[in-house]
Amino acid sequence: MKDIARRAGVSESAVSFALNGRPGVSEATRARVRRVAEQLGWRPSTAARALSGEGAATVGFVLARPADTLGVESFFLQLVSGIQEVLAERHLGLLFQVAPDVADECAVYRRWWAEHRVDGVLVVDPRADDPRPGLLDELGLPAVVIGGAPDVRHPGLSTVWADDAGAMASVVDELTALGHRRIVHIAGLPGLAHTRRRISTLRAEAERRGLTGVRSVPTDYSDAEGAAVTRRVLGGSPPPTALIYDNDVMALAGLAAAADLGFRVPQDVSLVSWEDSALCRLVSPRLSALSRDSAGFGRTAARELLALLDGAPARAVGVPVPRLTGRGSTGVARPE
Amino acid sequence: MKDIARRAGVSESAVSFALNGRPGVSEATRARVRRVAEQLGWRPSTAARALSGEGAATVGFVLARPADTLGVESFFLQLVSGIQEVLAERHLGLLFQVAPDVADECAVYRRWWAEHRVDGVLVVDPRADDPRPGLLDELGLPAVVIGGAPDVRHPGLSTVWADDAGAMASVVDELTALGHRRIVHIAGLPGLAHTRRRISTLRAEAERRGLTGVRSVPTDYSDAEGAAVTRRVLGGSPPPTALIYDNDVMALAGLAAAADLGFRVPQDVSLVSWEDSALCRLVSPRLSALSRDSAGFGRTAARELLALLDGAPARAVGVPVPRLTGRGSTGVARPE
DNA sequence: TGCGAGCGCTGAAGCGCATTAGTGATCGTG
DNA sequence: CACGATCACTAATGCGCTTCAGCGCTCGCA
Repeated sequence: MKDIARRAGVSESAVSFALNGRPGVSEATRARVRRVAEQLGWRPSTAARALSGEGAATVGFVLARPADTLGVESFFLQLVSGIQEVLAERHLGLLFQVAPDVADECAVYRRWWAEHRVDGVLVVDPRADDPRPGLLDELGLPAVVIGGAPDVRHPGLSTVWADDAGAMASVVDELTALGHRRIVHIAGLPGLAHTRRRISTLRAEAERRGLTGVRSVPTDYSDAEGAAVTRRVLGGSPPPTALIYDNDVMALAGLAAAADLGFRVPQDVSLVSWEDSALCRLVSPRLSALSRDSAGFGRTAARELLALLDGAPARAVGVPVPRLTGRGSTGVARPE
Repeated sequence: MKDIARRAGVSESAVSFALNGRPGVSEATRARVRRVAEQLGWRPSTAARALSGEGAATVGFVLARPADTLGVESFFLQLVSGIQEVLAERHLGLLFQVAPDVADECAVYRRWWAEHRVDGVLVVDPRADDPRPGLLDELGLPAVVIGGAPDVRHPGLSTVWADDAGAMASVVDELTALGHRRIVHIAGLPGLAHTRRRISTLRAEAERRGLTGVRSVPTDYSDAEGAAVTRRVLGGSPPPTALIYDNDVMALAGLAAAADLGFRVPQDVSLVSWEDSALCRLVSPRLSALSRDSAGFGRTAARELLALLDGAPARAVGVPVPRLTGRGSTGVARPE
């Protein structure tokens, strides 16, 4: 900036005014300064900016998953890609961190806050009794919870959420319309909020319809558990005629397990994956799956965070209900 | 820090010395200052640190891929997870960015450099005629190229590389031992350096053995192209008896395509995936695949970057040659 | 006993930017 | 024509930290 000031023949402060669009300099000077700055390839030092109270121009994102289950889901990279798309418009950086569990994640937030490293954070995988909203509220760190239900206890946090309940209800609708009455939901981690929402909605829908052979079995999202649970429930008597998997990897594992047991898909059993991806289209039969716009989800979340940083009040916004893309793995229930 | 100084009854400079392990204060004072700092939960402001010449305590990572092919590979999240493991030891942050292409990636590096946002970067997917090493050399930004061959033209950059040539040779060894003589390599993006290494090694191995029905077909890594190329080459006459896919997604797509055409695996055609993942174990038959330690790759790269930041000279280090895990998709070639 | 060396510490400057108070010139108005 | 108001700009201060140049003190040694 000193260089720019010298070359443009003005003071440093004038340069600051000019480049930040603040009043206090003539349009002619502003243009001249801008030109010189461009010539010199000047970019403000984020460190200096941050130090003089402008914030770190950075947003934080922590993924708390055990390392070995990290790669299996395409969801997160898509989400991050959507987030970036929005952040890039303002030249905000994304500080990314993987942590082994939520306790460590909280430690990361504390550290980032103490170090003034981020202006806000995006929180994923909200769970029951989640310590994170309380912590972030306490620290006063602007945050958007991705995938949580609106949380009345922490009005400082925004929420971007998908209507899992509505989606589950529509899946049950479709399956019962096909004649299915015994449905098993191979769920994800029981601690996650959306897992709970799906489980309780399924139970409610079953009660409403008087279905008794309907239940949820929580897992750790891994292919191993997906296959194991599939084998167990299909070995029961009578076996379910439809299975709903909380992610694509388990659905694939379940498909293989069903085939091993001699179940034909979809003649003997229908399969639904609660996550669409290339995988679902790569196996035979192709898997019917709930499609959602993960990148769009990320964009929405990022926009909410920007709004929060601009001083807008926190709020909860919904994203479109995921829709079931029917493929080859769902069909009419076999008559008893 | 002012608070700490006051409470400990010393000057700010003494606090700085004490907390940074620098000489100039007695051990007693140092301990006292440390205690007070801990009580207050003090953490240095990265902005201030960066401003006074200590660097940004941040490392950059850009992923230049079109958004839609982002999620398909588990490799990157695993890699990042390994990187973080090492960076976390020093409390270094990871600034993550996805970019549509290499030109944009270069722009990101320039911006980061101008803004003093990062101390160094990790570069993935090196390609032929890559502008990035030159740029980073010119900017003087410490960098580690992940997956590149050692680059003599840019001695300022470190390289962490896997021996694709050796791996390809060993795969060809195994396949020819099974009697395969017509092998098609469904390769990845032709611009990537490791794709070229694999292609040229395959050609050399074929020549060495006098095999004429061996070739590589570059693709964009997508399931669509993987399936299309599989259909095309299996429709040829005589068709190949073994296919090598440069990633797991294409291998899966190829498996489905082969089944569609009535080819049995492995009786009619053997399949090898150059990327192991849960997917390879989820299909039937299970895919034989080259396993590598992606997280370990990331750890090695991160350690090289730390060394570079500590002033060590750049160097090239190799990671273990990926090994072929034989599963159900490879078998003896069908006698003609 | 006197002097230099070294120790433990303090004060001040500076990193690059934003901001506030202040300055001189120009303008409009009575 | 004189006055306050406005405009275009400058000088100075501070953000939180590191660092460098002292500064007084004690200690060892001649």
